[in-house]
Amino acid sequence: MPKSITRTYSRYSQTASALLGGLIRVARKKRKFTAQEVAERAGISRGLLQRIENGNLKCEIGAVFEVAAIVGVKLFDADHSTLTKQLHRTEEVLELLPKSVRNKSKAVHDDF
Amino acid sequence: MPKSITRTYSRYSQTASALLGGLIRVARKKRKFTAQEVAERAGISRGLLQRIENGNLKCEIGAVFEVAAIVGVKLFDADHSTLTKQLHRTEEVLELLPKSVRNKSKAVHDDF
DNA sequence: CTATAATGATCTACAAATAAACCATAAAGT
DNA sequence: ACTTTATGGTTTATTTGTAGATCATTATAG
Repeated sequence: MPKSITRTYSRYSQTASALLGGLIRVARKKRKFTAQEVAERAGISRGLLQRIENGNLKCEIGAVFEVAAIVGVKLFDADHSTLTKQLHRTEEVLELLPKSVRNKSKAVHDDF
Repeated sequence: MPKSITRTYSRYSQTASALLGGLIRVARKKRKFTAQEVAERAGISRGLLQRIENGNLKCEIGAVFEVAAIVGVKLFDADHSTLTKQLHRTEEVLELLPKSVRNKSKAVHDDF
């Protein structure tokens, strides 16, 4: 059962989300799309689009990414084929790493 | 009332989310954190962390960003001060753009 | 100035995501 | 080999985000 949490977010997350939302709003206006149009194309409500553009952290990441794609904001500064390549590389690295992390006693701060 | 939607996501969003999740998992293992530890630090359940690392699009963007910050995955390839600068620039641009978009008749495909 | 339309905000009902508990499997360390 | 622990997948209860509607405000175009 989900206990009633007032989730706390770091400033880093807040700023990152505000930036993403801002970039989306700028891109939408540059392309002269109304909020209504983009919301319909993304299959979401106008209210949700507003919250996304305002950097609200309590939104589905899928909705945010869809909107970004629609208005032309690139995630990871990359197009789809580049994303795919990076994904494959990440999966390769994951293969080389241990499947599970044995953490005897305390946490090891291994910043490489 | 939210009608029962089977939301559809573009391949771009799916790949981007899978990549972000993968980067998070790689970073977590490189730092030798167990899923349990990261989940606790982020204030989320282990199950949610699993879905995030699997690239599930139906997660709060706030939770995803928090986890990324904890394991050291940089959003927009930038630290906090850089994010802040970019955010300010974006807000400046927003000031110069029209407050509302008048879209007579049909959509204008203005890809600059 | 006037009219039209976009934006922003609020509210409610409901569908959906989450926390927590479980279990089974796999993998790491001894 | 054995033991222990991390992981992955379930299931259930409950919180919470979302759609949709409405209203007020703002701003654009004529």
